Amino acid sequence: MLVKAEVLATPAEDELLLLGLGSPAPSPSLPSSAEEEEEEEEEEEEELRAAPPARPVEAPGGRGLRRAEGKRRPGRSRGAPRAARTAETAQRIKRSRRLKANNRERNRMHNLNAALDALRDVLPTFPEDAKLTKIETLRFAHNYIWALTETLRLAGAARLGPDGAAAAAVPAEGSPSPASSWSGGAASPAPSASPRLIFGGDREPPEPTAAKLEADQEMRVGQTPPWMM
DNA sequence: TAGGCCATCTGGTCCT
DNA sequence: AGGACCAGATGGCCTA
Repeated sequence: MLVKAEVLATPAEDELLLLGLGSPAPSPSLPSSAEEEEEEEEEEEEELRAAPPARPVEAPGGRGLRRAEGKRRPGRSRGAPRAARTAETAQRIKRSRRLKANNRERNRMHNLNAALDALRDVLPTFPEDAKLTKIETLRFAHNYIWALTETLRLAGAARLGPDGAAAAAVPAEGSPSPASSWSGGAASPAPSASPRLIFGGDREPPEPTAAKLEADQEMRVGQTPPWMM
């Protein structure tokens, strides 16, 4: 949804680029990576086929005789020597695997970004269409969850009276806030830096929901919480 | 123009 | 062996 169009280079484009640069013998038809791999496997097979002695085709005349005992297939003599060709083939296979890995990595990152977009969708922002950066999204989500949790806890405590006997369903006082686990052990989110810090950046916060007001209250101290770093 | 953010490539490591 | 995951490097785009 929010994935930038220009970033979505197709594998074919990718290979076009890379084949042009990396491959010693760029194919004119620009195969997909699967096709390219197939082609490489074919090439490997061809290498193997070339290995056994050539068919002793007897050609008329003396020159034919010579070819009959010859070690080399006539049409195959062009091009690089065998060792070089083998190295080239290895290179091409390596290259092909790299391209496939690149594709997978790209897809993986796209999935990650899609998940991040989904997360953005459920986070309140102001203005509505403001796009949080990745780090802002993660920090805000973390804080938002923590604030909602606290809200639930306080609401539960209020409903149950001072002894608060039944806060079982919600985190008990002193239970690690999301922040503490997030930050790798730092104590609960520090009471308030400026509200915008909740969003991990210099953007204005969204509308002050109950949860956010809660969070603001918790964050009322003058230092930047470690989990914001 | 410097700095922030991002997408992509790449090689290494771990897992199945 | 092949795929997933990760972190570093690189280059493009955008904004103050």
